[in-house]
Amino acid sequence: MSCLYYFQETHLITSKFLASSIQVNPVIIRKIILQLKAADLVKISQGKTGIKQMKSPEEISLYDIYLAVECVGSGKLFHFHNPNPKCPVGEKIHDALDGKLNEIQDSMEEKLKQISMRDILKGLEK
Amino acid sequence: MSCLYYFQETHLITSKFLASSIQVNPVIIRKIILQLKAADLVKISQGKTGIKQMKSPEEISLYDIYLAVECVGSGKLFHFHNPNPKCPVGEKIHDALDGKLNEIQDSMEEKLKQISMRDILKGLEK
DNA sequence: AATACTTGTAATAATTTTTATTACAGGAGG
DNA sequence: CCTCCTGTAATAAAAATTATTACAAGTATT
Repeated sequence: MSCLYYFQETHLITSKFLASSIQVNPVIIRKIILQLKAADLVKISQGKTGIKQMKSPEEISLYDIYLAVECVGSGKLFHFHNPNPKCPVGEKIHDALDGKLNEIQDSMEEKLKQISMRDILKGLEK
Repeated sequence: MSCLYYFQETHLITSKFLASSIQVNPVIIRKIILQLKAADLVKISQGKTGIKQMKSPEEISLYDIYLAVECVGSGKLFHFHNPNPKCPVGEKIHDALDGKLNEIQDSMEEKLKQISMRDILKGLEK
């Protein structure tokens, strides 16, 4: 996302271009770009057209990106084995923990909401 | 950890016992127990002696356990590829992001500190 | 319209991480 | 003394992640 803003005036931004900045395979980039597109964070079409951001840096928070790319699989920051339901602890541990774990995740996500792309871009400029 | 408190009066708690509750291999349990021991959260010795907790539930927070077991590898909640240092964005993206990511991690860890084993055990009792 | 380039996507392979399994020496309790 | 359990290593199996190859289809450029 930083590249999309940083290079928007100067380069044609393709998956290959991003791949070389991030040092990862272009196909991986394309898959992520598709997720960002589904969240209306980027605009993209086939052909020699380039990947472009959709919103101003002030309008995008890290939370938006985090949600878009599902960086925590299944939406849960914490996950653990299915314990033995025949064990009195195993049977109830989810009831006892899940609420707390959600609170913890929430507090992290709140912080994500407070940081915008603009904040990140500032760090790139100086 | 919940099992250690829950079964402390009624069972000899071994790695095998915990393994059957959690449904995971006993050797995995032993490795984690070693980490908890290094953090002085549990007491353990060889032989038919059982694994015991070291502190009262009020004295242990989820943060203590989280730190002990290094549930986030390398201590960082977020981690990403090493970007291309020849790219102006790749070169500076860590400077621009790491501070923010640490803030996010901190806010999560603060919440972990606020939840004690006692809070979890309450959820198991009812 | 032809060309050149890129995306979207699948299929497959390679790599890395995680978890499981086996084995056994050594300590502790009965 | 015997039995059971831990600590630990070594190895295997499984799962998750990332890389690679390939190609049809779409788009800008000439």
